[in-house]
Amino acid sequence: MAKKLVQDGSCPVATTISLLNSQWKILIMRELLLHPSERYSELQHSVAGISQKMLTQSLHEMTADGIVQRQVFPEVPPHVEYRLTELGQSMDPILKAMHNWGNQYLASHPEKRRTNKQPENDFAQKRP
Amino acid sequence: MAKKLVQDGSCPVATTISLLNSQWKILIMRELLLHPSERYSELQHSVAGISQKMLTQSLHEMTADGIVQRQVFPEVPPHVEYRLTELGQSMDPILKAMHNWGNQYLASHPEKRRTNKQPENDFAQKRP
DNA sequence: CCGCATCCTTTGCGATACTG
DNA sequence: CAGTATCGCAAAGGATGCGG
Repeated sequence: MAKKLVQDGSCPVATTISLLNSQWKILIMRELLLHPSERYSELQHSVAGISQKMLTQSLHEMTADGIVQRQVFPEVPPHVEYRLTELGQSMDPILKAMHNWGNQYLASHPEKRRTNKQPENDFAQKRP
Repeated sequence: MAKKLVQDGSCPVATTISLLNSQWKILIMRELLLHPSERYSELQHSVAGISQKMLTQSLHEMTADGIVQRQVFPEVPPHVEYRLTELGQSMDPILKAMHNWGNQYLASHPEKRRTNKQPENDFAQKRP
């Protein structure tokens, strides 16, 4: 489970933060909203910069929180897929809001952009 | 300024996270959306559980990021007020999305609620 | 009233090595 | 492939005391 906050549990915003309490979880969500189902190793590559420790830990907590679902295929070699539960998918508006805001921000503050490539890997558009 | 993320700066979601990278900043924003202007000491009481170190630090970073504006009244005793800039206010949809999701979550998972008081201090409704 | 500086404990998290 | 286990540093953050 995600760590509890100091904050009052009856505040809806604090409740939401307590489940999305790290950058990695949000980025994993973003990835799983783009690709409905992804394997462990795929996530490790698509969520740039994440270590397997943080990936494993985040997936554990998100699973315990009912945001993510783990599916094991009884094969050799092992095959595990992760997908968002309905609860997880219901967070889409939050991610969309973040995406929209970030886009506007980058548009009006081009100097904050760390790369000058085209905005590939865009959240709102599916990739090939 | 907020600490930079490992993640690619061209991702809008990662950009947003890099500015809202702690629970405290989000809760401060929530407070300043409820009350357009608040003093340091008011924030310290309204954002339950925050230490002055974290409050000061968060306000500094948010000011440097252009999310929050600091206004000093040249009086004795000192009087300082903080308010959201336009940029900060434009994050309202993100907070709203978090609020809505948290509300639905608490409605369907009443056992997650840590208090059984009425949901006072609600984000969407102004207080007296 | 509004902070800043310092100390000190706790936590986060990467690196690395090892298993089913 | 998909993890687990352990170590060790670095950052986060609380407590306390001082200063404009």
